[in-house]
Order: sequence, then C-alpha cells, then structure tokens
Amino acid sequence: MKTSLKDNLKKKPRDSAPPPLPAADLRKTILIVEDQAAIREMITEVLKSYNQFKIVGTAAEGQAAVELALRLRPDVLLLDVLMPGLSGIEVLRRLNKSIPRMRVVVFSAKQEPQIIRGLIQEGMHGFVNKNSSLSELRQALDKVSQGENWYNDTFSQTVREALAKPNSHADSMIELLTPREREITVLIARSHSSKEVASQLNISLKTSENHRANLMRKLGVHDVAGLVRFAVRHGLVDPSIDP
Amino acid sequence: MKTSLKDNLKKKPRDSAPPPLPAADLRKTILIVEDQAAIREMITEVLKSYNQFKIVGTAAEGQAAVELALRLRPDVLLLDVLMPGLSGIEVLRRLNKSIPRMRVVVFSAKQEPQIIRGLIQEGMHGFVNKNSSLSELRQALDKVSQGENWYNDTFSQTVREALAKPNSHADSMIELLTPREREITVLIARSHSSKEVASQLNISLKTSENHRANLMRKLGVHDVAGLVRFAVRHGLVDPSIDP
DNA sequence: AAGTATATGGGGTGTTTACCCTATTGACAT
DNA sequence: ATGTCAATAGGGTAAACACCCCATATACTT
Repeated sequence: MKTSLKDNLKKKPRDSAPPPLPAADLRKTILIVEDQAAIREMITEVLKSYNQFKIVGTAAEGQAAVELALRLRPDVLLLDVLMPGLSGIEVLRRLNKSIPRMRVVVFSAKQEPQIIRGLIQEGMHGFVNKNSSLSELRQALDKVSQGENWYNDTFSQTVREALAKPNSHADSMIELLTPREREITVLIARSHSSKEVASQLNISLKTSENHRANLMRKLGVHDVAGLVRFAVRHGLVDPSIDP
Repeated sequence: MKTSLKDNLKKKPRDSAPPPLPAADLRKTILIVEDQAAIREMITEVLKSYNQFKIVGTAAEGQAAVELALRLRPDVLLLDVLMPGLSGIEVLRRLNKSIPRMRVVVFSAKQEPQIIRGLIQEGMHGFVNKNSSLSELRQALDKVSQGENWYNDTFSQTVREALAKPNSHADSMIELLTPREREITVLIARSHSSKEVASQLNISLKTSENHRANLMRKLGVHDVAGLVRFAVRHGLVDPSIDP
C-alpha cells in the first residue's frame, strides 16, 4: 500500500465547520457513481453539506460512469460495486489506465475477498463498507483525495486474506482476458446467447462465437455454468440482481 | 456533523419553505429503520435538513426496531425491508397491532410482488423504491404523515400483479422445487450435462432432461446461466469453490 | 522490420439445450 | 376411489453450443 505522495497544496483545517471559500474554488472535484437513485441523491446532498468537495457529476450505471469520468476527469471517483450493466470493477478496468491521477473510493455493501482483490489490482485507493459509519465515508474521501489510502477496519483483515494466497491460479486468470473478452463474459453470464451478443456489439455471429471459445479456453472452462461461476466469483455479475 | 435542533429556529428559509416553527415542537416524530449504517445516517441527515420531521430514533435491525417503536411510539416509521434478523415484514407483523395510529413508509431496494403483498397486509401506508428520486421519499413521508397513502409510480402495477396471483409464485421460489429437482439443479449449476446427471443418478437421459425442463419452467429461467445465478443466489452452489 | 496480441470474419461437425408432446408407476390425500 | 403430484421414460425439432480449422487488418513492441 502506498502512502501520501503529493501534499503540496496547502489546505486550511477542516472538520465540522466549513470556512468561507476563497475566490477560486480549489475544492476537489468528485464524481458519484451509485445505481439506486435515492441513495445517490442522498450521497450528493450529504457531500454537498460538507462543503468540502465539488460534485461535478453523478452516474447511475457503469457505462455512463466511464464516459463521465473520461469527460470530467474528476479528482475523486466514489464508486459503487454492484450495479446493473458494468460493475464497479469493470469501470475501473476501463478507467485507471487513462486517468492515472484520479483517486478512487469504493463504497460497497459487500466485501468479498475475491472482488476486493480485483479492486486493489485495478487501483482502488479507499474502501468504505455501506455498513460502516458515515463519518468513515467522509474520512475516506478526505484522506484519499489528499493522496493517502484509506480502508475500513474489517477491511485490512479481508485484504490480508485476499493477498495471502498470492496467485492461486484462479485469481490472476481474469487478467488473461482482453477487455472485449471480459465484456462478452459478462453478457454470456447474463444469459445472452452468442447471437444476442453479436447483435448487441454489432459484430458477426462468428466473431461472437470465436470470442466465446477463446475466453473459455483461456479460463479453462468448458460450459456456460462454469463461466457464470467464474463471473460471479470475480464480481463481473451479481447473481442477486437478475437481468 | 450533527446540527442542533434549536439552531433551526433562527435559520433562513430553505428549499421547500418550512415555515418558522411555533414555540412547541409540533413536528411529526419519525423512527428510521435501515440496516446499513452509512445509508441510515444519510437518511437521518437529509431528513433533518428538511426540518419537517423530528427524528426520535434509528434502528439497524428488526428486533431493535420493534422495541424502539413500542417505546417511542413515533408518528411515522420509515422501514427498510431487507435486513439481517427480523425483516421489515416481520417488524410490521409484531407492531401494527399495538400502535394503530403509527403510519408506515417502506423504503426498499426491491419490489417483489410477494413481499409487497405481505406489506400491504401488515398495514403499510407508503412505499418508496430506493431506486426512485429522493423527492419521492420526502413526498411520501409528507403525505403519509398527514394521513394519506403514497405509492410510487411503478407500484400500483406491481400491487395489481401481487394481488392477482394469490399464492401462485411461492415466497422463496426454491420451495417450488421437489427434492429431486433441487438435486438436479445443483448438478447442472456444477457444469454437469443432462447425460452426466442421468448416469450419476442412475436414471435415463430422458428423465434427466425432463427434470431439467420442469425445474427451469418452475423457476422461470430459460438457460443454464440463469439457473446458475439462481443456484448461487440461494446458496445451492458456491461459486468460490469450483467443482 | 519483424513479431505478437487483439479484434474481426468464415467453414464445418457433432453434441447439447430448450421446448413441445404423451405415458406409466407409486404415494399420499380428500 | 379418485385425484393430484412426484418420478420415471420416451419421441421429436430447431436452435445453440463447444470445438476444430483458417484468414485478415490493425496496433503495439522489440
């Protein structure tokens, strides 16, 4: 785990009392990604009331999150994991190559080692469980936006567990897949046939079938059932949100 | 990060114009029940900022909710459904006999007809999906606290569906399956083909196929991917232990 | 400049699925 | 005793799948 790198910007002490802002708005910009509208709006309201961050956008779903992030290039990305469409992990996979200075705080209801591991690999800087206190979310955003890392209490234990088995051969497997192949993995695990995948991605049936065969060979699975288990294991699909 | 209630008296008018309060606090009292701490605190903050309700308590879990409600006897109960321990429905079952004047707004991520039916039966007065706008939550609390009922848009349709089929789609869906069918569900979700299932259970291929078709029809799934997601969701297979 | 990876396309083949239909047996219930 | 349900077994069909072969274009790396 890395620790604070850039501390060059002088900041006034801030905790419970937001001081009057300077003429130029130097607050960190933040993009909020959360699928449930009411929760998303509440997060927005609460963060606004902190008067410490500038909310530059919100997204309800992964694909929009990617596009908004690329356009707005926020300082901080507050990211939910379980979403319909692209999962939080997929969002990071597509982003952290392009906006290296962006800091990422994951705000999730679940805390599965396998998924945590993936998130770390994709450059998450902070993790807050939805089950932990709101002040922790604030602190995480605070620390992470300043270049530090922040994880909640129960987290480091989970991380140790996750990192304990270094390359248990199944964990690293997802990296064998290309972005396109991961995309297709998700679609297959969501019950789309090769034909549906083809028309959805505007490619020929044969290309869809070829991708399918290739990714299955890479993963060492030989049927849809195995592929779905793999996808669930790695947070590519959420079995509790049935498409 | 708490704002004192007394301060509210001298604050300038906000968003939707709460008029200056009279000397006696006549605001409706509200008890918030939500298992995820961060979400619970956000709801509290946001409702506080409305300056329209008096939050008399919060609970993170069903049993505590019942006890608090009986002790505080709030005007309004804002209730989550999916919680560890007692579910929202169970809370209502134990309550609405004892505090008949209490109004109930359910705030839920899911909107399953079966659950809705139970909630109506137990005397819910308002329903807001977590996926709908925050303003709807406010409006629902507003209306319901004043004696009206309030349901979100998609709700009445769901209600009709729920009341249409009295007992057809069973509560947990998995109980629709016979033991034999559950057995076969597990095998399919573990990547066994119909032929393998047949030889493993010493039945003919055709019987295996018939069981497969029957259980899929019962569950409303149409492919292996959907079946695996179902099995994972109900703990029939563990995706992190690959067979 | 050559090599590698990725994404795109195609041909072909045998197996498996998903879904339609009917039918028999035994068990348990009204 | 009659009926429904569970489990067994079969016929048939169109689609999808799993796996093999191949080619081309583009991009990045060495």
